[in-house]
Amino acid sequence: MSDPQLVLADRVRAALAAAFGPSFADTDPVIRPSQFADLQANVAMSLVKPLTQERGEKQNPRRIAEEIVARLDVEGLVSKVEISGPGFINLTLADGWIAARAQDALEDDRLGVPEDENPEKVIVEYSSPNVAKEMHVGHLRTTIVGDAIARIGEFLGENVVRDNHVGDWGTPFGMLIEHLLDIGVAAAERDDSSVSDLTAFYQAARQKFDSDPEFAARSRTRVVRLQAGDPDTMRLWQVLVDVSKRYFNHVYARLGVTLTDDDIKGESFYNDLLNPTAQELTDKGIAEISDGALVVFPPGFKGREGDPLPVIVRKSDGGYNYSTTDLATIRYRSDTEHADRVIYVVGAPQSLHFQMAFSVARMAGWVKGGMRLEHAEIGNVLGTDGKILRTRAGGTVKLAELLDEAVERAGAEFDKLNHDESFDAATREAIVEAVGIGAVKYADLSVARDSEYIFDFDRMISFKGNTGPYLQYAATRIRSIFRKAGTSPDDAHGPIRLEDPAERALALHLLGFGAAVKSAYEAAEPHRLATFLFELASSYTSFYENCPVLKAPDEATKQSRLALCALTLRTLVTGLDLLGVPTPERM
RNA sequence: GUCUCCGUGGCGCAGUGGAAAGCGCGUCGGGUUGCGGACCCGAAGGGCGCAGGUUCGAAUCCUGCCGGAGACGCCA
Repeated sequence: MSDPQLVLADRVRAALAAAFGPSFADTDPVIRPSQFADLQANVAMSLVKPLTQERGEKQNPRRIAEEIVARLDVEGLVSKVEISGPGFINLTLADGWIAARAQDALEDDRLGVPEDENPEKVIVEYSSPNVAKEMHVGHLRTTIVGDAIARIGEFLGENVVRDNHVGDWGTPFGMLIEHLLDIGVAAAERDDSSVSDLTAFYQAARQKFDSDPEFAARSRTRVVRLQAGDPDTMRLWQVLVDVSKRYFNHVYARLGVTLTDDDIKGESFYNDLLNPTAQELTDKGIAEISDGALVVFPPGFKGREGDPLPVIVRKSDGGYNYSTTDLATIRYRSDTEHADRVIYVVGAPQSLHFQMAFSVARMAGWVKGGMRLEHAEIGNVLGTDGKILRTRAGGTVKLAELLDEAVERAGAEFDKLNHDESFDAATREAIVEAVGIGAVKYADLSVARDSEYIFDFDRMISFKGNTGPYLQYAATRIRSIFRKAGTSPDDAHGPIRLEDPAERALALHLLGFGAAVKSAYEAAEPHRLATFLFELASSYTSFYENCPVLKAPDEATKQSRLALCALTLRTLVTGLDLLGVPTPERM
């Protein structure tokens, strides 16, 4: 184990048990980084009350801290222990221990981060675009954040199932299929622009539906035939799905998102499970008829007039809706997939919907054992005016166009820079693509996923500050050192020695990688990892300024510094990869 | 109306119980032509929407209020 916080937590807990008895072995020792030392244990103050009660006389927190320190075994691990203030225990790690752990990480393919010994099966539902609709900025965040969560979970050894809950079913397909028939199936199969321009296709269908009663009637009939599985209708439906899949995959490839066709389990997948789901809710006496619809009233949810709020399982016309699908999905993930954890990476506005759906699932007994259902809420993307991001014309911003602009702007910034080499057109294009896409992704991943965030090209494509390009640059600059040294990072073995404070600070920071990854996974918050990487880059910069590598005073120092460079590089590249951000070799 | 989320230096954001609230951008003043200046050092600037409360300790928890966003049966 190389994470200082965890190692010290174990030692302090042992000291607590030794000093106050075994019942204190599970107390949280509250170990955290501090400005007064590397780490601080803040448990003494909170023990005043329980110990006073146990011992029958008023306890003093500083005295308690002394008792803990007296039993604390940190030989070789901590070089200095100090009690200050009301009872803070300040811990300074031994340089030798830090160096040894950094050395361990350097020699380890996994950078000292262990895999979970008891992997959990986690389903990450994300992206979830709609068939026959263009992907827009709203999908950007759910796709990127979800992908990062999946990658991070996988790195930690969890059994990750990616689940793209594509909107490929329901009422709109009546009008879409009828419109497809009107313009001709052949055109779609040729991937004709009349279909591949999905926004135009959808809007045309919508407009006819709203203005042409005959078309609307046909559409409704078509929905019924679709849900009944009529073969001809299914074939037409499949045409639409296929066109959309090609389009999704194109976007995913460009974004570097790991989703494939195998990860698609759209709403249609659950069609056959809707009846049994409704039936089970009825059989269990949970669902009831209200205003002609089959509904469940989960306790604690109130509507506009303070009346109970229902989850509609079956509409009064007999049709099913998205609530039914989501319930069927939970049931399936529990009974058939045996998931331990399901993370729904979906927009924050659907919060109430998920709370109610989860609640109904619990009533039905579908949430078994320790199964966790989590809505990882995604905040809206705003324009620089603070309102929902729109085009100048007021329409939704298409993802493809947004990415084009990002890459174009990245190119302009790139050309302004002072490169120490020239690039041919193809190389430049590849770098600029990585920078532009990386900038957009990192901008999204570096803020808390549930906060709304302002989409600002100028900010995200900047090469300074907490941006993707800054981190990419930090990595290429390290690579440049190895090129100049004529060696590879893989050949850097140290040994690592820590003499300069900047070396020590960098090494200590590197040891926090595992904790950052784990915390990002536990909370399903990739920005925690992003923050770690940015701080690592800052720490490296300080090292870079203070500690010459190639012109190090002696050979041993040079080897040590090359090793620190190598470990930093691998940590940055691995971390950025977990976020799905590419790192070009040069830029 | 009810519920949820949010309100942190000029701007954009971290921090969700521990000492004096951090970071980036921007501003001002220095330095540095470097192992890629896409840099470094320093300064000004907030006491965390407001008012109470809990706690040894609150930006973090609770209550109320103000302001913003969103959601609130048969769309997803």
